[in-house]
Amino acid sequence: MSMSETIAHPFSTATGTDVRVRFCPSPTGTPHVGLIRTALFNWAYARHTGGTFIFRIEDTDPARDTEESFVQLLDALRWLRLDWDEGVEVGGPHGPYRQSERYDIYADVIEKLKASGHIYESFATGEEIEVRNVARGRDPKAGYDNFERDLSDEQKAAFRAEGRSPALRLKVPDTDISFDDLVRGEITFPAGSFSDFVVVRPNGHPLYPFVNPVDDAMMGVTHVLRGEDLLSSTPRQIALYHALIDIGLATFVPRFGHMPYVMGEGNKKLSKRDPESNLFHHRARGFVPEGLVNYLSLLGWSLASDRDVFTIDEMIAAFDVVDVLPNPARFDLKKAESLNGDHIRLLDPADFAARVIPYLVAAGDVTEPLSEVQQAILEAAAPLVQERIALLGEAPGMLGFLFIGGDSLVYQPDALASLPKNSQEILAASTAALLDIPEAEWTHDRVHTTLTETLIDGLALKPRVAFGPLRVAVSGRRISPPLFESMEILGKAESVLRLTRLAAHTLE
RNA sequence: GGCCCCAUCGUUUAGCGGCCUAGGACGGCGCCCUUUCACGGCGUUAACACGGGUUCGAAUCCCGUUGGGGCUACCA
Repeated sequence: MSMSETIAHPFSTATGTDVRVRFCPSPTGTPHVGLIRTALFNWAYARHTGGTFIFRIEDTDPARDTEESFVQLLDALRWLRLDWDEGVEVGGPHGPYRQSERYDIYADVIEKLKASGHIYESFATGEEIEVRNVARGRDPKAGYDNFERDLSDEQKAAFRAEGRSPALRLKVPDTDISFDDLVRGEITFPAGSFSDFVVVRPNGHPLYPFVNPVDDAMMGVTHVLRGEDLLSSTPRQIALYHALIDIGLATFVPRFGHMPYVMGEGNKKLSKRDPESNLFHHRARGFVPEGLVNYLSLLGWSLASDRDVFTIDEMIAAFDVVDVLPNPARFDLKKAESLNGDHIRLLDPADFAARVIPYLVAAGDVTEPLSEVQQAILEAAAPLVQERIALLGEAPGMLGFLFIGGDSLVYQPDALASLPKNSQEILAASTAALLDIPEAEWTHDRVHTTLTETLIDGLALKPRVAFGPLRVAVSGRRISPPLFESMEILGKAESVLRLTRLAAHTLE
């Protein structure tokens, strides 16, 4: 664009508390991790600069938008603790924040743009445009060629007489349009590579390329940080902004920053149909918000060259959009889970125990509210698994045996298969030895010492062989929390009962 | 077809002209710790897509090629 146009239509210069960013999803389907990453970067930039984070809903597609999806979006941001300063549910000076409630505003803007000559009536259908392109020797898909810019009143009347009603198109400048993308640098779209586009349907329904910039303008958005898929529509949006500035509805064009895609397997964008794209799938499996946010932030950004695990506050302190990488990143579940495990380890033990409860409930191990006994078991056992799991969803499998009576314990097939030939001997010797421990001295240390003396020293067994059957007897599994600690939690009577039960079971 | 974007180990990322015989993390592999599985510790594996420039010097700057991806809707 020319220098004079740049001066007439300046870009935002906001850098500090005057920064205003927004997250404006359309409520279709379940929140996608890529979408949430975009929300996170917007939020982090607002918090870093001390600016404002706006949460707007773009529900102008009645065919696809659902209230359920809207509720999920709220749920998603709240779960991840991405709070917003203005927007749905909290209000603000530029409301309403659902586009479906802003049609009066759009109608007003449309009238002004019409009056100023920035938008005009277009009667051509898609097929007619293609035919026209073919006739002129252009590619059929070359797009609209702006030929109705100067339709006479007579021509318009003739179309109306045919029963046609016009869409409204924005007149885009016949110049190159450039902008300095925050993550990609200078980008120029040559004149002619974008054409006059429809902003309002013949039925009066305003479209996304129109309402999105209009709302951004009216809400004073200074930085548009969004997905790379919108990069190509940026010149059209800037053209609209120029029109809005011309009619006094805006004073600046926002800066743009286009986030790279989040990829799935192969070289494809992570599909909405892939469960890994579903934020709530990860929550259900036991990601903690701290872990998932940390991982998501690593998709296109990094805190330091030698640190991957960090808190949200550390991210806020360091985050700047200009440091975001332009190349797409693959969602790597393994890495995400590892990081989640790190964050689980960072949790205060009581906090961890509390977070495990919903997963125990979901697995049917306990029901809320927990009994005093269950609460006590949880508090004693939680630290045992906090050190060894990556997902909260692994907890029920590790802890379930503690919440049931030994008589209803189910032995896993692979656990039974692992039993050595001399299991009976081991179980009998252990039972006898444990029976000798006074009730009051039943601690994991005491149990450990007693069993070591009996089995390792007494029967000359390898620990691996000696303790395997006991683990199966106590937990029903080959893998469990530490054995002696588990027996301490279970108590003497219950532990002994489980040993004799397995002995009886394997005798059959 | 046109326009736009992207390109460092398998993955993610450090690198913003000399500190790079390219660093971290996840994954893989091996060892140690150990009552199982983990956790933790140690070690190891493995990358600058290619070709031209610019420069005393390029992973870093420029151009091209190749390979990916996106847009090209009266969806958002």
